[in-house]
Amino acid sequence: MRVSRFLLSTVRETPAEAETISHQLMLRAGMIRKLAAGIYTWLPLGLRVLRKVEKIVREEMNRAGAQEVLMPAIQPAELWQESGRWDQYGPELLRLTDRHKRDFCFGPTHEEVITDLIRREIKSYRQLPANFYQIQMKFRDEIRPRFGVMRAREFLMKDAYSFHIDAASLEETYQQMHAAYSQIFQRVGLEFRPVAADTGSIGGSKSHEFHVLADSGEDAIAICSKCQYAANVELAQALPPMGKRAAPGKPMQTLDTPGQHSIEQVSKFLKVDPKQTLKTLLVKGTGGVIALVLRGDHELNEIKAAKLPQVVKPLVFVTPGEVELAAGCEPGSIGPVGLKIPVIADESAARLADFVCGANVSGKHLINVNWGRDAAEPIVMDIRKVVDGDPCPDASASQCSGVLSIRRGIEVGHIFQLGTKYSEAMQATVLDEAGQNVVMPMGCYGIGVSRVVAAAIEQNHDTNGILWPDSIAPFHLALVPIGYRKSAAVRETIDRLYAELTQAGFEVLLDDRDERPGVIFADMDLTGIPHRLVLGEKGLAKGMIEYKGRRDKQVRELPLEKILETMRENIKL
RNA sequence: CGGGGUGUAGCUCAGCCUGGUAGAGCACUUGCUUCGGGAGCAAGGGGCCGGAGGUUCAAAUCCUCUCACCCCGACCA
Repeated sequence: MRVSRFLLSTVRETPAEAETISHQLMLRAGMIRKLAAGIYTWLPLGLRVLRKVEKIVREEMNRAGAQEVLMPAIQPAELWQESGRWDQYGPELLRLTDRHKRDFCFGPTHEEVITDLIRREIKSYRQLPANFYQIQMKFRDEIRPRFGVMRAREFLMKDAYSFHIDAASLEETYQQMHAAYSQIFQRVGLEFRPVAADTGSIGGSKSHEFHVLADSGEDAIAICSKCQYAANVELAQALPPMGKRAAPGKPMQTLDTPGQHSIEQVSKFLKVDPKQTLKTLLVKGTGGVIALVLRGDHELNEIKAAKLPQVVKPLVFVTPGEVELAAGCEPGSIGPVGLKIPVIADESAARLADFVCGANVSGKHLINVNWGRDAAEPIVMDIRKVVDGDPCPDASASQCSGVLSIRRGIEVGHIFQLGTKYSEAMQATVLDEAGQNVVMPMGCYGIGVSRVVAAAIEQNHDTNGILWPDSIAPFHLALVPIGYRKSAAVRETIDRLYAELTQAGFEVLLDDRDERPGVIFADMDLTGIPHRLVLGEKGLAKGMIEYKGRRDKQVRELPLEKILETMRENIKL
């Protein structure tokens, strides 16, 4: 491709609307343009990258035995009413009405459509298992689209749905998809982790997210320093502390702590380590208000708490007025001593002795408090978020001695074992060996294709621009002539090189613009083309051409006649 | 949906407080010079100052309403 015939719409200044690096660089490099909030046009340069990601995904899905289909983007309301999601889904579902006043939605996902298709087409266990996928634009009316295509409303997604005769078959396909996803992200060239995840609103039993590790990621994940354990912080188990609770030492005492509410304030005021304090949170329970008690330096994991049978879901904190009623004080002074409501303590909190907590009197705290002696023994559960340095909870046979660190991740893939949630509601059944109707267990597997592009940039950039992995670069190679319009010798040589390299299967961008070299270099760096050849008259006279990898610091001089050979060594097609 | 902010040239922004002929840099067009890391000079083109009402002799500027976009929060496959 010649730049003179290619829409290379680079921008020197950083657009004000872009906050994250990937969003800024995608706009500056001329990959995308915004049409409306969360809705983007892919320009030629960006589309080349998107198509490459798509190609890798398609190849690996095919290799894993999945069959490609293409379902409608617009779906009739009836199907969603049948699964019950027409009412459940809420405003994120873009609803439409046609000229006959029939209700439709723009599909945010396709469980209903595929289940409807399969219940009509598949009738025998002999046709199972079967896995169908598509790569298609989805629309979810996000409350707050942001970060460009990272969290867009319209986005390209690969979604796959598998159907089975039993749970064992589902597990098998699930593992295949797990492997295929790992292969996909490896081929794209990203640092990623499969992460045990909460199944959330989509339902089902088992689920893994695939995260690209990047500091700008929106999700917190806990990963082990030694083993492959990785879990969403919402799900990561906090192991109970080692050893037994120490025996009570000193007698309990009440101290005035005027105006000291937060753990930070109280621990500073009383000169104690936050680890030696308790924080008490009051939430709505199924039978009235419940106290959740954590160690001062820990945070409540709301997902874990909401799963407790005593707690109403979703988790609701009580109002200051209700705190007053239940504890007899302001929210900053609650403690478990003398509370007449059920107390659920985190394992770490339950292990403390001689600790500090609120006195249930505004402006007062207790010191040297002990469970059993001063406060009733609590119900003990794991309700906190894991923190840096917690021991790895890996449950596998070999005891892992690693510690967890909290990293940020960008969710680029998610696989679920759905079970029979949709097939049951929509009566998707087949006949088994015995001629009995069986509801098919299902799996579903998503990859945010457009998000992968943004995630790749988050992980691969420098001050000059993007650093594409070879696998998804828009072009393999930039050919930069110095003085293309001035020097016939340079022009003829570079044109010949362009033809040869293109012939050899490389995707080459020849910058034949009448621009100053500085402009060309800046653009080639910004767009992130991984390999660059520069030819000027001086080099040509010596029969030499300059080569530089986008990540290299130094330029290398190569003999002209060795170019093809060297590029073949450097660039994997 | 709550809180905060911004809408002026293709882009980044100044002008608004204190009303009086709409600006800069970059980009674009033309010419000359320049030509190995975002050139210089000169001459140009380009605006319903987001939209609608109002106040005023006069509104980008003041007032009211509205729309869009951005940030924080809640929410989230």
